[in-house]
Amino acid sequence: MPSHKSIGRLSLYRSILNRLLRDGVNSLFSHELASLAGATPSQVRRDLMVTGYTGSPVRGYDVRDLLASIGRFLDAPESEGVALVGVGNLGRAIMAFFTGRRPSLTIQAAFDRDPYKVNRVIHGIRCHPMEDLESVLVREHVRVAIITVPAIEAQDIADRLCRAGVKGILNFAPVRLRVLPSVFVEDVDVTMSLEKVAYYSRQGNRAEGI
Amino acid sequence: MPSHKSIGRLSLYRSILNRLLRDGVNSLFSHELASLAGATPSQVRRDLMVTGYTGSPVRGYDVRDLLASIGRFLDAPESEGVALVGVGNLGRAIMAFFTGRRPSLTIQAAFDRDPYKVNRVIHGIRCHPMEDLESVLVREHVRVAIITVPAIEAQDIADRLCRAGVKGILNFAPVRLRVLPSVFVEDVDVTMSLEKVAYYSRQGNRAEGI
DNA sequence: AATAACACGTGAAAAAGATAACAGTGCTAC
DNA sequence: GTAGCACTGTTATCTTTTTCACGTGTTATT
Ligand SMILES: NC(=O)c1ccc[n+]([C@@H]2O[C@H](COP(=O)([O-])OP(=O)(O)OC[C@H]3O[C@@H](n4cnc5c(N)ncnc54)[C@H](O)[C@@H]3O)[C@@H](O)[C@H]2O)c1
Ligand SMILES: NC(=O)c1ccc[n+]([C@@H]2O[C@H](COP(=O)([O-])OP(=O)(O)OC[C@H]3O[C@@H](n4cnc5c(N)ncnc54)[C@H](O)[C@@H]3O)[C@@H](O)[C@H]2O)c1
Repeated sequence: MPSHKSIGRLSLYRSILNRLLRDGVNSLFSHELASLAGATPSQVRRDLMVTGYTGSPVRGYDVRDLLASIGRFLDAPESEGVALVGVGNLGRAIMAFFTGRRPSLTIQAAFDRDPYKVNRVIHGIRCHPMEDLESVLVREHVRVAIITVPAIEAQDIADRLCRAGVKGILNFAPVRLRVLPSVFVEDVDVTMSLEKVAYYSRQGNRAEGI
Repeated sequence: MPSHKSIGRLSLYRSILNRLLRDGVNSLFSHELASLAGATPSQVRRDLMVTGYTGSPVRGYDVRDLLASIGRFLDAPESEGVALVGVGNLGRAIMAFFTGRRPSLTIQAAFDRDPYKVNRVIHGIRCHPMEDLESVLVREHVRVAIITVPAIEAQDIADRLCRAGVKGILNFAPVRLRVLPSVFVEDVDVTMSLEKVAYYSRQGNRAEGI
């Protein structure tokens, strides 16, 4: 049972390793990955333990094998669909960002209540009307959703998503969602992050870990 | 010296308190704030300790006073300007989001290298050419910046920002920036967050704290 | 008036997380 | 061939963060 931070770092390692692989790097040591990730070598080794992959003291970690191992650990057995609710400024930016990126995690359907957006295809993703939310999610077995609607609407949307079987929500609206304990919610609060940056920019303090 | 998490929660409390104030709530108890923030009452009380504000066991916390106290603790003495580099999909969404929001922390200048964006005013914010970066930042005493350029460009931008006197960076590009220890960097990694959600959605695990 | 109830602030205990330490291993170089 | 080296996996230690628990003061109630 690895910690939440550890899971986050594994995802970070993967993105670093993917870039290294594109650059022709075939193997590396824990201290090299640590340096790229802003972590310590021990931390890297400890994180990688949970994936079951074991490197060689001589050659270090094989980038390809390690990527595969992280993938087996982090990803669903088969590729997973994600729904996004709220095709506004932020929602569209995220849709643009994720198109043709990670094959194992793709935004499969978008939803909005604005009739000007409904039934359009935006960044390759079909925008459905809100009344189709439950049916589309159930039909496509969507278990992960992104909320980018205004804060006031977010709780209602979360309730509907949960009723439709969603088990994980990435929430950009600045409210804490109330959901069943079996549903995982991760909040991305940009205002909070910016205020934190402003605070520490004044304290002359070092950046925090990952 | 409060923890990083604690600073984040103070910002969250503030946003909750602001909303409560608009709804006509004048005072509350630690357990009420805790419940809204997804924290425990002890944690709330402990976090608030650092601001120096002390509530009454009878009436709880006065929302207005508490807001003022958090503000004194978190905010700069006078309102602070923020720069944003990379007026793309995400950059524009963030610019739209922050216009007319927090008076103490406003995006004052944007920068992009695309000539179609330069010298336009977007969401009320002037987009400057990259060659003016240093001069504008120094002139306007900007100490906090947001990076929303492609990953490959982010390190260069960070270097220039630091040279121009920036002390805190909110970084949306999926790379770890190398900066002097005196500069604070906060990363927002959407891919990582989404992968985390996907992972825990499969584990039937409870959401993490804040 | 005495007492129960309640929430605050805060020191102490517990839990979580990060770092350091160390034994084991295979290569290199004498 | 074997001493030295550089790395791994993993356990042990240390640090940070969260939770508990209790003394205090105030109001309501008997
Ligand atoms: N834009 C940003 O950079 C940014 C940053 C941080 C947080 N956020 C948060 O993300 C959310 C969206 O921000 P935005 O800037 O994209 O806002 P926006 O107004 O541009 O977009 C909101 C979208 O949600 C749709 N919507 C509203 N209510 C709905 C409902 N009940 N059902 C379905 N769709 C609905 C609207 O039609 C619109 O398309 C907000 O909660 C905001 O606070 C945005
Ligand atoms: N869009 C999202 O939802 C999203 C989510 C997470 C992370 N990100 C990250 O945010 C960054 C921006 O994403 P985006 O979707 O807005 O990309 P984008 O391509 O839409 O925007 C990038 C902008 O940066 C400008 N730019 C590029 N190089 C520059 C330079 N050297 N100097 C100044 N300006 C420069 C471009 O002209 C463009 O306007 C990327 O690093 C991306 O990985 C985006």
